[in-house]
Amino acid sequence: MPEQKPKVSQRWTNQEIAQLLYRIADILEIQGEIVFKVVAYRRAADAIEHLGRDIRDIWQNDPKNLRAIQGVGEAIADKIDELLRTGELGYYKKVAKGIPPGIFEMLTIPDVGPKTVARLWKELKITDVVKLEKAARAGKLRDLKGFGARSEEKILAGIEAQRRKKSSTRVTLGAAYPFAQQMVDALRAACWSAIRDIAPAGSLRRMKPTIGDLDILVSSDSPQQIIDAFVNLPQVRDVNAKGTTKASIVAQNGLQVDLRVLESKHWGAALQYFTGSKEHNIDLRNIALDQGLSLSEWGFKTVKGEKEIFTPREEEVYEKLGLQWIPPELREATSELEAAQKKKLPRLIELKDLKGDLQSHSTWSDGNFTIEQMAEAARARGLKYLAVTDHSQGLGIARGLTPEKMKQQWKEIDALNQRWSDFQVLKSVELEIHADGSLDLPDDVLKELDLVLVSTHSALKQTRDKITARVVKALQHPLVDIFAHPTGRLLGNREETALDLEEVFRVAKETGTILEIDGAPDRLDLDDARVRRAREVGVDIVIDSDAHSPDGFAGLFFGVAMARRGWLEARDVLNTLEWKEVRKKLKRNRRTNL
DNA sequence: GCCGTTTTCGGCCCGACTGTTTTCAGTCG
Repeated sequence: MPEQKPKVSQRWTNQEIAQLLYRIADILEIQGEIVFKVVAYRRAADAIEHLGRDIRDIWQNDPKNLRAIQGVGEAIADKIDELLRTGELGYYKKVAKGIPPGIFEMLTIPDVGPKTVARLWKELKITDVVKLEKAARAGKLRDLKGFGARSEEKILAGIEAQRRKKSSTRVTLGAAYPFAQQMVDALRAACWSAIRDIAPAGSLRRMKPTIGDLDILVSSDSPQQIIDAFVNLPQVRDVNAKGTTKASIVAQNGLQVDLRVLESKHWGAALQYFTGSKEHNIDLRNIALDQGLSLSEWGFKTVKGEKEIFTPREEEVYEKLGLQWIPPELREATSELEAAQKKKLPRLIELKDLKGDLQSHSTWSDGNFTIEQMAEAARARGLKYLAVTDHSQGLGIARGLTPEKMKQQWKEIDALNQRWSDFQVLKSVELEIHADGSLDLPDDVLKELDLVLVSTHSALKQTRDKITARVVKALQHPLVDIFAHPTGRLLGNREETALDLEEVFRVAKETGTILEIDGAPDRLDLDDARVRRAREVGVDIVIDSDAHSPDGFAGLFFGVAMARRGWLEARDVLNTLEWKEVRKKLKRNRRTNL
């Protein structure tokens, strides 16, 4: 959580501004401000968090420009303006004054909300989690009106749950997706005759890069049988809750899995509801209300007549409201409902559209399989070309290749390419961009390659100006074709670099450099918002697996998921084309000089 | 605090669950 930053010169990132607005919302809520004001701050924070571009590019020294952001009006725009101009926010200082800092952690305890926190603080002088735990154990909370022994137990359990949650982090989509499939298969095997429909919902179905917990939905006429089978699956470590229509468990791998069982007639509305996102659902319910319908997870009701309308299929929920069915990946309340109203949703790219993969690694650098093994695996997946992009010499840790080694590798590739008429291995490299923006191999080597990827693996803590200048310099090089995993993030392990992506998009467009969606499960880089922005700017995009083994080609599936979340169609992605078509589009083949 | 082919004022998503209520507030998803 951001304490206000001391120095005026310090930049506030989108994320930090969003955190500050969330923090203000919490404070206002504790102070008993009207909920709509609180919600307004949260909406603005959410919009800024998912903007996909630096808020400064929108701001440009004029608070009025900020109002283009959905949920940001005059008052919040002025506050952001003050923050960006001066580095401080007087309003925050004012409202935060006298609020004990431990209060905010108390809010994160399940079942402890702003009203409870305010009363604990005002009436019992409890201002942090440690004091709260002590008071609950001592049985002091029951002195409060409306609190009993059960409330104390609940709070203690909440503190415990919060500690557990803290020690476990979110799981990557790449890990959660196969696990979800495994759970679905196991449950189906355990009670196949009782299950009508079964599907994972929630953020997994929306293909978010990381997953907090897993929601599984089942339709059945015998819910108890499903619940019983579920809590007894071998994957289950602990059972949190078990009722007649839902159960919650913690799996052996630490992931929480919630199961809900319902009747078939509710399937469509329930699947829609539990897929989310929350914001998408709120917008959808507003559209329903405009049409005199009230929508819930059970189906529609007419607002006046109380007539119920069931939607056994999810498509019917959207159809009923005059909307196109919206692919789950788009359900993030980023204008998909307007597009669905106008029947102008994109025809999203699919895995089968990809004809080749432009980043992979072999035993020549840090891969574990030979070029031959990797090529055969790619071919078996239906691909027609594969770029071998072993690291260049500067990345010693990955056994990077010298020019001499590369020439040996090319002989191997030439020999392999004799083998197939329907498949081609491309000579390439994942080339280090040095800290000063110079490249790790000489031009005469780069010229011999089919294509060149560049990326950064060192000096990732450079300042925004420095790393941006470094990358821009590399992108301007006429023999650089693709900028791989642009932000350098490793999910759960390493934050993005400070790179100015808006500038990178601009230069990429100008120079004809392609940007990559790296589908490796711990990268997923670019992410959805950036992908969408890159296409808006008109930058060419490829989806690569960054595979280091045959299994690694699964990265293409997750890369496609990011592209879908970024609204891309097949025609927006270069490697949906045959290699000879891709080749024509590479900057090295468009220019005659050099 | 935001927002508007019904509004510059008067609205702002819906339902379930829990614990403590004798009719409901708070929290969550």
